Amino acid sequence: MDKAKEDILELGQELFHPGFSVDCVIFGFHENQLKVLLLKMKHIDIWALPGGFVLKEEDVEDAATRVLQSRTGLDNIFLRQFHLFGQPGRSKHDFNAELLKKRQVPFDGSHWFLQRFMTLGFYALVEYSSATPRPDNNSDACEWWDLQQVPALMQDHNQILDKALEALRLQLAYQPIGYNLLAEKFTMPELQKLYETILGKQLDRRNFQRKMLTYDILERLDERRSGVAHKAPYLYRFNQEKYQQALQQGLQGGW
Amino acid sequence: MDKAKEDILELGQELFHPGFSVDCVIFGFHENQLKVLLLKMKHIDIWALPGGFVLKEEDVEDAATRVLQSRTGLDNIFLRQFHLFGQPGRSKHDFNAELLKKRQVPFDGSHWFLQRFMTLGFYALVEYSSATPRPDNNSDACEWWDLQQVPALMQDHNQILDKALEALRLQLAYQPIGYNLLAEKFTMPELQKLYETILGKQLDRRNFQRKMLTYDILERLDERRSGVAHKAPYLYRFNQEKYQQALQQGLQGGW
DNA sequence: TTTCATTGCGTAATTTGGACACAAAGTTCG
DNA sequence: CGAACTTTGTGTCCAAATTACGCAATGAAA
Repeated sequence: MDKAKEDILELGQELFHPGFSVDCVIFGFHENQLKVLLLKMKHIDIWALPGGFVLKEEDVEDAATRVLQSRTGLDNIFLRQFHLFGQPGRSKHDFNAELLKKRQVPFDGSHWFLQRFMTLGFYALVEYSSATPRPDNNSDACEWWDLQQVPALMQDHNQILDKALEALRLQLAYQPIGYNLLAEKFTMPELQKLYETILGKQLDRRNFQRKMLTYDILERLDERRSGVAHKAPYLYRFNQEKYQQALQQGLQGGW
Repeated sequence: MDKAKEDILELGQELFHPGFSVDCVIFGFHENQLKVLLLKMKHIDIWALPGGFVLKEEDVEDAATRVLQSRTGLDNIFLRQFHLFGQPGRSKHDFNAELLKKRQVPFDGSHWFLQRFMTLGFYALVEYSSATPRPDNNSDACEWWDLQQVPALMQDHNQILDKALEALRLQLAYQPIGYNLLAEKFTMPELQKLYETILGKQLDRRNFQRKMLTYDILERLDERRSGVAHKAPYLYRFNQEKYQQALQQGLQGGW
């Protein structure tokens, strides 16, 4: 995928599964804030979700993994599809024609990039500090944005982002979250802040700890986080085996 | 969509969004059994999920609605997409070529029907007794099957069915279910049987009633179901307003 | 050394959930 | 026609989970 932009826009017809794309909502967590990785599109200066096309013989999940890897430099990312956005009007013909013009790609009305596109939305959870944001061929910037400060995005990407957050909140209710967003070692307050940020509400410190510990997926280490201007909190890490088990079995369920 | 089969298979290239289909897992409930609506494919005598293609300027959800309407005769069906199946190997080239041959459709290697297909899975909840199963152009039978007795299906349709059931169980944990599967008036034991069937396990009669009533989405009527060989149970119906509200807000959630 | 914010640990009150008892209702059987 | 049988309506008891706090301990900063 290191072809020049023109190659891709010209050869897309032959390379990609037609009328289909993937878009990734990449979540990170830093300084008690939930972040999203966004791209600034060339020429049009609009921010957008990282996305891409699916190669003719490529698994859809692999395509999303490829996008993720190339935007963050990370492998083994937690990734989950959450919704297909398939309204006919979501990809704007005129907008894309304008873009081709600005990119000086020769085209006519039947150009593959101008046809209707559906997009499959994925959300990904990554460890903020180990990711290395990298723009792609269509963008000249790749940066983390605070969830609260995300600007108006290209096409229906704001809607996709909203739906991703909704899916993430739903996951929180029946599966553990954190292994993919936090460093290997973390404190209980850090984990709590993560939950509070995703849920958008405050939780009681003591009850949070108790509930989290009953899930039996955490290991308390003998270390503490030092250098803080108060009592040093213990460090924890996830028990990998039990964490994976909880991911599969679910945490509770209601019935 | 009342063209002859040949028309569709020959004109597909022009009519449909390329390389993309929808498949519907249509659930019904009858005689305390969860049922699925299946089609018997012509010529090959294999059962399959009802599905179809998406018209070039059609919303994906509308395409699924169209499939549902034409298989059951029903409008206003509860319908929800749950997963995109996008492995390259899922649509078998040789299998489809064989099918074209049997249908006596003239084709070469570039025929649209032979390309790779992704499919978006939907599940639907319908009231068994008001649905009228109807085969489509590709099938010579359309019947309800007990979930436990579903045979080996075409392509990856068994996998799609499994995933649909999983999605349905998940929905049960955070949203009410029943309005779409039961008649307007129903008894508490009937509702309970529905839940038990979906979950695949027995529930305590008295605790079930208490929990269900606390959701505050049911209205008890002054009528009873008569003609049964025991005490006549009360009839209930869903309070439409509160039911919709519960659908949107979720029932509990864990956090 | 005192102050201050925060952590670790704990307790009481309340709510929810699971297991079960019993009387009432309606058909069926003797 | 009444006894037997099955199932429903309602309620209780107890354990587990959830919520709302209290308080001493810790470690940097004042």
